[in-house]
Amino acid sequence: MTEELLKIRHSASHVLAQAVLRLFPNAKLDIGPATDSGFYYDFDVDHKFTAEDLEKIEAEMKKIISENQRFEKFEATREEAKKLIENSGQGLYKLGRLNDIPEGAPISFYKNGEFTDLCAGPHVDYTKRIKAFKLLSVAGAYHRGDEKNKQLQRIYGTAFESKEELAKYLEQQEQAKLRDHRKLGKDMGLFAIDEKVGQGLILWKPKGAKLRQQLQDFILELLRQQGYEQVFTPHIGKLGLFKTSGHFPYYKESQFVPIIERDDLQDMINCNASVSTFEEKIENGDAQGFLLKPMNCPFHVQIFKSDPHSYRDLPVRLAEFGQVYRWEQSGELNGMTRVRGFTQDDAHIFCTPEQLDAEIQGCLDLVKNVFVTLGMKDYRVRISLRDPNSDKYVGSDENWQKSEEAIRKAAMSLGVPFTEELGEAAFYGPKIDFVIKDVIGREWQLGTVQVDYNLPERFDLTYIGADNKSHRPVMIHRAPFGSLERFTGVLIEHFGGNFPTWLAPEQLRIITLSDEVIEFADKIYKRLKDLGLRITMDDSSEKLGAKIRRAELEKVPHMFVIGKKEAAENKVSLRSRLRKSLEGVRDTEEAIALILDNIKTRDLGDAFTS
RNA sequence: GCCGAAAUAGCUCAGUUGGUAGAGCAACGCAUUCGUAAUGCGUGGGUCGUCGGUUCAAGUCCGAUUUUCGGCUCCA
Repeated sequence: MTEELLKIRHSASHVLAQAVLRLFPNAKLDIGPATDSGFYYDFDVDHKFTAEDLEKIEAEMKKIISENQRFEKFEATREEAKKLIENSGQGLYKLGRLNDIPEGAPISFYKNGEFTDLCAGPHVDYTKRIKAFKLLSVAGAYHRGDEKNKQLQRIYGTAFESKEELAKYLEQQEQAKLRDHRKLGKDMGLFAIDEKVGQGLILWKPKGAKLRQQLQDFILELLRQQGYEQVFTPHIGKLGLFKTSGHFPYYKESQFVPIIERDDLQDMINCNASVSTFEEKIENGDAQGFLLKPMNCPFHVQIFKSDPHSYRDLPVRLAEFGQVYRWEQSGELNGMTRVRGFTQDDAHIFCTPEQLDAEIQGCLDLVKNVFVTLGMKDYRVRISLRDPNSDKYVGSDENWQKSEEAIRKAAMSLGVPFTEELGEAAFYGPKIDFVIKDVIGREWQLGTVQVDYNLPERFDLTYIGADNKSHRPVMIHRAPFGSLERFTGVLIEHFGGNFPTWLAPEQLRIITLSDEVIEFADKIYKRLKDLGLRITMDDSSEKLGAKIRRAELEKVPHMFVIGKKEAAENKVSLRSRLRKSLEGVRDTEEAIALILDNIKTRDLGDAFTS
């Protein structure tokens, strides 16, 4: 974003606040910054802003802009500032904001027309510089982002340097909606979410299942190459298992309520136990029960523990497409990208401390391989470290330092820029995450690699070293996709539904021109079926144009069009929406070979290679 | 969970101040056998998300509830 655009957006937020004050003089202002995509301002008003209010506010803003007021900056001492804010009647939030300014730092205000706001700037010089803006929506937002505080009304808007750019942005937003995985997932019959089944629970329909199976097979192939072994574990485990791992009761808020054994449940009902007694008994082990698993690690740990291990066995790499369940807040659920039941392409590596660096490296190679194969370039890498001032983390300082160092070293070797974020680590260890944006600009964490010294400790994992003594292994948690649900959601948007042939639910459609060629077409259909291709045949009596249109709308990557001419010469007319260079009337076998090659090479198509 | 908006046919949507639900596409049937993004005609399809209330009468008004959407908070 240019400096000028930043100024325009920030100034627009001031004008927004000014307009709101003109229309709602009792409004209390909190804060109004520029953002990556626009600006907002938070208000505390009794009146609930409606869509019509936004129009009125927008009109008032236009008036202020046409008044061409000058933005003037002035500095004040802390005392003067305090007095100024109090006199303006805006002390409720602004005095707190004033206190945020560190001692010794300059305190400045910006004034335009009748409006003055505590602000570090910068701003445009005159309101007329705000040439193109639009108010977009109103939403609730907690003061200082803390849900314990009052929820204010936030008005979102956006602004650009020119009307053309604004129009272009709004058009892009409209276009983006067409790629939304929730829309495409429905239109293309990939998945469904059903009110009766439950929120945040994905039903993979046959076409989506085909896509998912291809992704799983792809991952399995990579895992075999890297020396992983596949395991399967149950969806529930005893509460004690998760107590040992530390996940229960500390994260009970984000888990489904435990399944309590019938007898214990009956006992508690018999003695009229209150909810708190109930919870207490579950937590201290007086009541037995099971937890719907929120993660797979404890199960893999127990698999590791079921055999004695020598240093010669390590690393042990256990992989599973493990379905986990988490109690996400209802307001957070979102299509396939934020759900309550999801499948991690999970694996846990148990290795010696000496092997750690190489193993992390191996995990990152895997993630990179996945991203390159799918043509995903627009991601960012984040390393998540511990917040040194928080006590939510487990494990010794020494181990944390070791693992943070290992993670940082691995991230540096990636050769792509990364950010370090304090306080983002898992409670048991630091991680490297791969983060990608969806069509409307929201970020989602996909692949993750996490180092863990804690679980081996808690489960007392050991291996026998070359010195014939017991040693503690290190664990790595890793998931290159993160979850198949989220990844698929992001992937639908990434490809806009135009999947490469190897992933497409339907890879090829045979389209006949008349009934006379059905026999010939059917032979090809059977041949392709035998080759394992996912194909259908459209021998309906519609016109060719209509059949092609339908295949295009259904985003089938390739079509074999067969008419009398082709049938007579054992040819097909190949039409490809993925790769134009494949098109043409070709010998049947040649066309088939081209399709098979397109699958084998996992061709991303013209859109990704032009 | 919180703030706001929404829910009408498989899909996209219309439905006047309350008077007994409509279009396009899709589906199905018949005719058509066609050369690279829409052949024509016909037919069926809705407890208006759910429950309750007001009313002679509710898709329309009121309440509750479920779900979805945009944010906020959260995301081991």
